[in-house]
Amino acid sequence: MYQPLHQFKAEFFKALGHPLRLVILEQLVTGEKSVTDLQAALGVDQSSVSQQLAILRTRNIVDTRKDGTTVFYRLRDPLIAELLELARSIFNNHLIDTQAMLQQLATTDT
Amino acid sequence: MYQPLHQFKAEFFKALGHPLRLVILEQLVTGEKSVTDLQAALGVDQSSVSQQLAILRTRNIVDTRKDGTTVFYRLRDPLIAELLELARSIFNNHLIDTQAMLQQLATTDT
DNA sequence: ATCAAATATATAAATATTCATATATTTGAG
DNA sequence: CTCAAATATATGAATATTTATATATTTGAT
Repeated sequence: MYQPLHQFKAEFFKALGHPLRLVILEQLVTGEKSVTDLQAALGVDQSSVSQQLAILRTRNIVDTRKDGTTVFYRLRDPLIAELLELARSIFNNHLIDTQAMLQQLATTDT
Repeated sequence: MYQPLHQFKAEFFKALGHPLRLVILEQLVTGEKSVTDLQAALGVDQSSVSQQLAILRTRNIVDTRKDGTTVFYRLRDPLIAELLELARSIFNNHLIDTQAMLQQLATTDT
């Protein structure tokens, strides 16, 4: 239906298009983390974290390393951190301009 | 349910997560285009283009300029072009590693 | 005022995603 | 071999997105 490459790129962005997955990736920007680490840091249950990690794995956005019974996740490519940082710049520049959004930003960290 | 900022960022990436919307954005990287321009360049019907443009507008990813009866669309922020370019680098680096994908790339342009 | 061109919106069926809950799997310790 | 810890997967109902088709709206020309 569409060119496979565009389909593929779309899948990549779709994988980033989820709040919990974004938070997970932000955690991974600072280095590899186990599922338990993420679960604790984000305050969500194990199953939800694993579910979203599975999606990031499928899309080749994260990589895993297994040590005993714990699995460590990391960004597959440091450029993904850059991408997230660039996205942050875009938000800061232009995209957030409704009053409601500004208000949210005033009380929330980036 | 989630922090509004993360929700907002997710919406941004979700908006990029669609093949036709990506192709539209790639067109806009080279400068502003009317709906008719896009329609012709992409070979899709008017309604589909407008529908997808509406989504990009809603998410503040594109901006419009009206001249008579034609509407010109452009990227809202040049950083969006950078983001797409960075995404391309990521694909070229790592993300495309299945045999099927390499095969597709060999016969398709980026 | 009417018409045609350009663009936008409405609708709804098909499809995909989300999210909570339950259950499996894998691994090392004892 | 059994158990518990850590992680993954299955399931399905609720919700959201996609996509095709039809219809509106807006604008400038005549």
